[in-house]
Amino acid sequence: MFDPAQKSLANPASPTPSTAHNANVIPITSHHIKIACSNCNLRELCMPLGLNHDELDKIDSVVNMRRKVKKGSLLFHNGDKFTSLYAIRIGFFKSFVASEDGHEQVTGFQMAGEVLGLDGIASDSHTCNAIALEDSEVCLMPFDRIEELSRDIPSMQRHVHKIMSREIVRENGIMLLLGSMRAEERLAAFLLNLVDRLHARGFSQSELVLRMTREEIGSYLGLKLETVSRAFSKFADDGLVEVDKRNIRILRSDLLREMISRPECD
Amino acid sequence: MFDPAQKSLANPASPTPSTAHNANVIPITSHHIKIACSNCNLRELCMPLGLNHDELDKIDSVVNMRRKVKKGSLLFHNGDKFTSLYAIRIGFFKSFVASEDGHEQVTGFQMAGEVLGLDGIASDSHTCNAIALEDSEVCLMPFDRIEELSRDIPSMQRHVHKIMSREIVRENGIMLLLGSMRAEERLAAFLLNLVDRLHARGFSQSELVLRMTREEIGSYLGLKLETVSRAFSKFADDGLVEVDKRNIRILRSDLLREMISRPECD
DNA sequence: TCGGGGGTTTGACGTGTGTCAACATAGCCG
DNA sequence: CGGCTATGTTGACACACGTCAAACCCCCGA
Repeated sequence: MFDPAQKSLANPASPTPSTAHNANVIPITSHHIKIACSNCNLRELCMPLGLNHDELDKIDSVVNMRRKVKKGSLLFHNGDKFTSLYAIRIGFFKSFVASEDGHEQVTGFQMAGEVLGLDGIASDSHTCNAIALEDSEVCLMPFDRIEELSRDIPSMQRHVHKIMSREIVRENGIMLLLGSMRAEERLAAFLLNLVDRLHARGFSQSELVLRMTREEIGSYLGLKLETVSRAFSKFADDGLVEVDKRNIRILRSDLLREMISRPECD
Repeated sequence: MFDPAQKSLANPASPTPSTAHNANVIPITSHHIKIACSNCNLRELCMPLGLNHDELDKIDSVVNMRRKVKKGSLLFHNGDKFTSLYAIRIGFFKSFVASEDGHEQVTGFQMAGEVLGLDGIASDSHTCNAIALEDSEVCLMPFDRIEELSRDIPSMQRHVHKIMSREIVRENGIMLLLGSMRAEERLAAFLLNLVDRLHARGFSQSELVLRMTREEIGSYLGLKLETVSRAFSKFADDGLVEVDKRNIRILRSDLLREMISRPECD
């Protein structure tokens, strides 16, 4: 179930608000400041390296649209026709699936430089939902253009394959977490993963601001929000982290790392 | 009592060694009976449809090797260099990841017509393990050849993308299962999924032979083997299935289906 | 300024599943 | 044949986590 208030952000007029497909879409035209992959500072996270000038121009031509997504509104949801992948330029998303009974399972949190929408390729329509956790902006990459380009530029092709494979590997890791770790181990793994990814984007190695609620963390980790909250408190008591609402400072990443590699000493 | 619908899909088993990497690799040469994708009865599961004669010939040229994998031996494991995808021709596999402390998490069970090895693309080496649960045979598809062909044949390209996306969607479903379902719901989902896939391959809609142990099922479902065993017994008591060791007959698939769509009636 | 609601924390208690152990069965091999 | 090992079943009990409830904080809008 969605919070109706969140839905209305996406499309205030509609009673059954689906994603605001055409609102906030910004065509990239020449009279804008040139914003393109070739001079985007996320390029090395998002696009293949080692391209020549000609190839860079081609890639710029793929990313022909931007879209702003306000905090709380959907980028796409289950059932939407699949046409594009989305590269996050600014902001933070969660993606989730919903079971028939209404339960929501968060399947991932995505930040700048990461790609959303891979689930849609399989059946030409999306099977999960993506919602912005803060005001965000994504680059639209029409998938047929990506495929065209992949046929022309082998390194681009390989890159697309790697992005998809990386997602498969990531999910393997989550399965391991959900299948075998205990609550505190899960949270430790979660925090370390998050701070690593933020660090790769130039943020602190030890401080982070959570963009999601305890409930969303719990959904991702297969725990209830109270359990997440208790685990945070435990970490704080043990001096592993400082917790001030959503501001987290990691004090002993070594000990956190230890708890996920050796769940049960024997 | 049971008339096992599923005869072993392979030769009778014999006790097994470990990885036999170069043994049992069969080059496909002209003096063999012609065995190729174009006349493989798994083609519609495994390869794109609607190809013309020319394209079919090209695809046949990709699959240039076969490999027999004896029950209990590894097809690849964590750290192996990635060179090929593997299409299962005959047999049954489990794939799993291992955490640093030695815990094994089964990430999937694969049967004829399914593809193994997608995890290796991300980093050019495998991050999980695949082991045959019965005597099996796979087609080797060198990945650089697949990429070449994808550049030539758009429908092939799309097909490869769909296979990878399908795996992502599958894993999303497992995350939902691991994150929110209870033991019996998980087992119900597991059995229905298995029997569906077998049915798509021409087997019974209601009978199946499990190729894996209770422990392996448990690992996949995030449960202990005792819990799996109890859930089977419960299903049998309730008349939902007949259980005779690894022979399973589903009596009330309607009720099984109900329990996964409405975990908690309210 | 007050009031309300979403998010968070904490406590008390219940329960689903894990743990440990005993036993059964089947297959294999000396 | 007997003994071994791998696998599966079942019971008793423990405990990690879920559930329910109360209270707090902070933001925001009337």
